[in-house]
Amino acid sequence: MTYEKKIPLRKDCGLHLFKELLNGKWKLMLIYYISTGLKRPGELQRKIGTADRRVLANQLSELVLHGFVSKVIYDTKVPKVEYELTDLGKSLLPVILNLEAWGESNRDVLEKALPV
Amino acid sequence: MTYEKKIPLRKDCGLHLFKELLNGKWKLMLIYYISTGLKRPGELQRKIGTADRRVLANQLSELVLHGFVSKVIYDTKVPKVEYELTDLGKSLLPVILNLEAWGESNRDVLEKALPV
DNA sequence: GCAAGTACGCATAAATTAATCCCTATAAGG
DNA sequence: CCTTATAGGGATTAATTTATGCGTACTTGC
Repeated sequence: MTYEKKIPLRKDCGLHLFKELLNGKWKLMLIYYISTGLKRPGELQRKIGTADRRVLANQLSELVLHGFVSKVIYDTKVPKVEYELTDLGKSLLPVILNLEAWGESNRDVLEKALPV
Repeated sequence: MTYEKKIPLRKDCGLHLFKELLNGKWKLMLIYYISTGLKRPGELQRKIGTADRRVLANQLSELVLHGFVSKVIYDTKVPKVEYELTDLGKSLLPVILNLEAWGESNRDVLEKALPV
């Protein structure tokens, strides 16, 4: 997580801005699930299932760092944390839905293209 | 390029279908430029500039393999190759434009989020 | 003949991202 | 007391992706 990149970032176009910040394996999915009301780390982890707890935690912390999500830590006896989307995060929802729709409506062809 | 993945692919949702196939650093950009009429490898390479010839060639060959782009090899004395979008490739253009538009319209915020 | 342009490719190194090992701490339920 | 649940973290390894070193072959223009 404290990794300093050696190859300069590409900011030349919107595509690269998107990619530099949202390339993480679960980031878009996390933003989507948070938008549906799953806010707590445990909930998100159970929902995603195949992803390791720490991987999700890393992706979430980057989303916070980059301003897509904010983290609320409650001061309760039993630890409680909730994530919520910032305006920037919300601005991504149409894009995410568009990507998702493209993938689903081409699922047949895409699955054949995937190895094995 | 002949790399066998060890972690099973995720086909569970449209987002992952998209990601598994189009995660490459220059893939979306290549599809976009091809749609604008840049068809030959040399043209594309000069346009992108910062990307190495071989990296672009790899990404293009994957795009061909996965059915987004087709490759036409002309039988001329001086080698000539052209790429063109398949229907599947064309179906991506609205998505690409949407991503690009999101990135550009949030450029100010996004650039501040990027390290250094 | 020689430089520059077309296009391509194998093998390896480097960079980046994701996954895992082995931990802490508190509280509620039984 | 013990199990399960909450949430977390540093250090390391593995997996994946990108970049590079060093070649091929042919043609056109000077």
